[in-house]
Amino acid sequence: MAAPRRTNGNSESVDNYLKAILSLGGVEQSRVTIKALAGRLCVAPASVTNMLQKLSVSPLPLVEYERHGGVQLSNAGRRRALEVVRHHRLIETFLYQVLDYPLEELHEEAERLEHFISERFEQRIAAKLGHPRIDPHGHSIPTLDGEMPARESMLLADVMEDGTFAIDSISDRDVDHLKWMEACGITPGARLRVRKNASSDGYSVRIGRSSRDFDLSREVARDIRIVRLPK
Amino acid sequence: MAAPRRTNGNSESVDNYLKAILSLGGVEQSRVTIKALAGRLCVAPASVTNMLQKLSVSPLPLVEYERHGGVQLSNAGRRRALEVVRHHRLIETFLYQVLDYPLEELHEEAERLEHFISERFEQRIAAKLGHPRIDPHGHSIPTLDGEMPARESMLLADVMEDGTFAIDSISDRDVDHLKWMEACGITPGARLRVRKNASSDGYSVRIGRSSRDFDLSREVARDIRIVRLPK
DNA sequence: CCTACAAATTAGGTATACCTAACTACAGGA
DNA sequence: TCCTGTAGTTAGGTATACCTAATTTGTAGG
Repeated sequence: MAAPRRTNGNSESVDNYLKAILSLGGVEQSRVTIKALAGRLCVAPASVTNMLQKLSVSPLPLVEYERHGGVQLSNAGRRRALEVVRHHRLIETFLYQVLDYPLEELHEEAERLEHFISERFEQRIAAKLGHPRIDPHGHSIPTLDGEMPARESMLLADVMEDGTFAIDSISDRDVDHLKWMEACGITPGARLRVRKNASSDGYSVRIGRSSRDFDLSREVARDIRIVRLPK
Repeated sequence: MAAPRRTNGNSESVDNYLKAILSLGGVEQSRVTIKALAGRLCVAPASVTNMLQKLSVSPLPLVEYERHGGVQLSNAGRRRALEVVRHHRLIETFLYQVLDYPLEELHEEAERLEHFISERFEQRIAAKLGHPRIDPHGHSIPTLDGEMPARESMLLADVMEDGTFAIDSISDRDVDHLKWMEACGITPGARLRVRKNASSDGYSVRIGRSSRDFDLSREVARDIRIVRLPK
């Protein structure tokens, strides 16, 4: 049978599909393509089709899938995806604040453990941390009843005009970017003055009240979400 | 492929086989029968034979298996088994001391998480706890280099003559026994005066300096390890 | 000694979650 | 409209870790 030992009903794989659909669907939860999912999950498109077909015909379907028409989460699917995200972000916060993990190691550990902790564990670390609403990367932590407060932030990489911003959050995906950003002081809440770099496709930025500018590549700019500061 | 996401190389299943062989082999690590393993792991004997054959022919064999002759752990197998036990007991200690879990819920959570924590996690909780050597049930925690200090304790169920003992450890397997024992004050370190019960196959015991005796069944007596107190 | 029985093994099958290779569907350009 | 390429699907196969049923092994009792 090889039933993965899980707290709730889904396998680790299923949870990862749900998370990927949630993340790729964006705030408006538009339909996600098989190709995008395959890319995100590092599996073959054929595997994605298979899994989605299975998930969409189960007694309580987790996704709404249409042949050649992409997927969306069902209500049940979204609920579970948000629960897993909640686990992930609570675990990251816990590792950071209680176990003194370095920022760049949070993601990997949380990515593994998020699937295996019980409701009790979740509840206990949330209580220990004072029911935090933001994780160490600046991301909102979904609430117990499956609400995720929307933030109106934008990708630094999408910024067209120069200006001064506050850093909303940084992506936890790339360990090297994370190390680099931490070393530069690019951290949630910091003030960021941005000028488009004429010569490259990157940016020239200045952190806080520092007097020195430095260059920031387009790759890293894709890992940073910002909000415009009231002038 | 369905590769279980693991910190080290083995699957959760393999780890559980190793732990079971370690536990059933006792201190002298005698050969363990297929039947005993099947019973402990709640799988069919045929499954055990299969798994052991696989484990014994791998490049670095984790077990020494002989057709119709039972199994033993290899050095590599014992090392890994002790590492998993170390994880289990550190996690139990952590859940108990840092997250205020009730005693009877430690086992289930630790049993799941022991397979998925990283070396860093292990190291961090050990440090946070001050490198404990005993878990909340009174069991020795194997050291990082795979040593498990032997305790010369015996099962209360094997006690032949009446006497006064110190409770060494209690089994974490049975939630109901655990609740009952905690309610009675049967806890590692407590003093226990024991008299064989003439009428039943159980015992009449008295905790600490209490003046009241109570009855203890043979089942529960199998969950308690004791050491004789110097008179 | 040899038989009967329990323990162990082999054979064949299931479910999950992947894969590759071959085929189909659809949307945009000529 | 057709035609081509990309996206998606189907078919068939792998590995893990289980299962049941049938068979073999080894030993303890008669």
